[in-house]
Amino acid sequence: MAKAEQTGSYKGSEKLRPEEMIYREMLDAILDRRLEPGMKLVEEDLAKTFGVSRARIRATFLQLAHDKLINLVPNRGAFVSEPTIDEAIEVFSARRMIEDGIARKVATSMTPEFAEEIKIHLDREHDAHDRGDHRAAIILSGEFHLLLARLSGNLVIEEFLERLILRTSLIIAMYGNPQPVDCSHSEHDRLLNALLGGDPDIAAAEMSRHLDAIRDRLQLQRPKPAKTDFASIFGRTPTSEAS
Amino acid sequence: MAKAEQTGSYKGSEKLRPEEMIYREMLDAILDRRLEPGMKLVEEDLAKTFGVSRARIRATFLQLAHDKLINLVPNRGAFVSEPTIDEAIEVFSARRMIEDGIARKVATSMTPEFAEEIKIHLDREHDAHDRGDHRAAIILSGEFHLLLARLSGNLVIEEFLERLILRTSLIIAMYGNPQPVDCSHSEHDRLLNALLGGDPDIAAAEMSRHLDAIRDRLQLQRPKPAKTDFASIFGRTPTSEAS
DNA sequence: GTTGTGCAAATCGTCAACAATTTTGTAAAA
DNA sequence: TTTTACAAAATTGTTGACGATTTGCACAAC
Repeated sequence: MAKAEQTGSYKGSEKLRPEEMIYREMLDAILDRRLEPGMKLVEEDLAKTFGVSRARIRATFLQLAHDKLINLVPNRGAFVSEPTIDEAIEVFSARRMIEDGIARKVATSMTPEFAEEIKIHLDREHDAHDRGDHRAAIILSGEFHLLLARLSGNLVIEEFLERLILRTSLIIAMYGNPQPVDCSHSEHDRLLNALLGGDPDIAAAEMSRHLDAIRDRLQLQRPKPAKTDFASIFGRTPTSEAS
Repeated sequence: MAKAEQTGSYKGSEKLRPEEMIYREMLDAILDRRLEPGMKLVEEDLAKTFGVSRARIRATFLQLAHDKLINLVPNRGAFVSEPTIDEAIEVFSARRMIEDGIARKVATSMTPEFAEEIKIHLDREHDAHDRGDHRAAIILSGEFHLLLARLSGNLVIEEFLERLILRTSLIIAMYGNPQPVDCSHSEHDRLLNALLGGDPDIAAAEMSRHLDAIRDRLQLQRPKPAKTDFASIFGRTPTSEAS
């Protein structure tokens, strides 16, 4: 999920370079499904759209591909990722593995300052929900998890989780309900209580439950055929025999 | 750590594209310290060395930078990463978080086939150690952890750990003992026993102990000035005051 | 009507040259 | 001697063009 707003980071004060800008624009477009999964991304078209040369688009593609938001096929081009159900399940499994650990750390190292910071964030989540701003609610919901990662005090984990949350956003955009049910803000309340309790096992269990709940709200049963899925139609996996 | 040998993957059979080749060559050079931490990487020099154009070097730089093996400074160039002590500690902390989970999963889902695969790998480790092949021993030691990640059945985690192991290799190259003490193969034996035991808590504890042991064998106290570290020489942090 | 072939268009991969920036070197001024 | 200003060299950033590969379409053959 993209940042809700530029929170006065070092990038905001300086002149923001077009490189970062293009990445973010494409990111938003993918997560908004203005660029649908599977869609071809032609270098020259994007170059003209953003008023830059193909080289820069190409560099941006490398970033997006590294974050698994697009697929780069040699001599074919770039395509918006279509995460499979198995991939989606793996992402949630990975997140549980990571975020269980985060919850454990935060629960054991909780301070009044941390608690206050989390509460402020939760207020913003409730606020967005109350005024029906679903888009902001979704973004803030993702940032809640990122906040916990930051409070756990490990930048490596924080960066990795940021990427996983982006992938999660794409998965939700692909498999989620058309009208988003962002009821997770109440689950975040429960999570905060668990964290305040100080018991790492309880906190981790609550985090697992929350992530499983997000996953289970998805519609991961229907394969949702993208183009023409012969493999599922004929119940066999395609072979590569030519003759 | 680089692959010990091309294990018959799809990349080996096809013609391997120069892109991958250059990345791997530079990777090896960095981990071998033929390219020392902090060293400037001039695009044109590398382009001539590999017989390609600067554009390709540039693309490779993006990959290496994403894996935190080099630093890209705008308008200044690329420099081999110099992981700080804090960074090193964070990497090990992150690995423990991840690999505890891996150990848990592998311990609970152990099968005779998995056990056999791990044993075969350990044999190779012992073999390399017995014949004094330190380089192979180090590489295999890294691949042991990657093998467990694979057996845990989560590709997302596996890819992330692969990157963390690369960073660990750079850290060891920077802060490790000159003559490498690759005594970790016996620790891997203990780890296998714990995994065979089937108790996730014991397996995770053993993994934590192992990773802590690797970290503690490093010399993370001395900053070990890379090029000319004036800050440590003169005991003051550099200021940016011009006039 | 279907299948196979060949040409043309579109698009990616690569490169070499030019512009912008930073760094280095030199010399004049304080 | 130190500082400052300026010029030259080195290096990165960017662009446009050319060749290679893939894709789409028309047309002929069966």
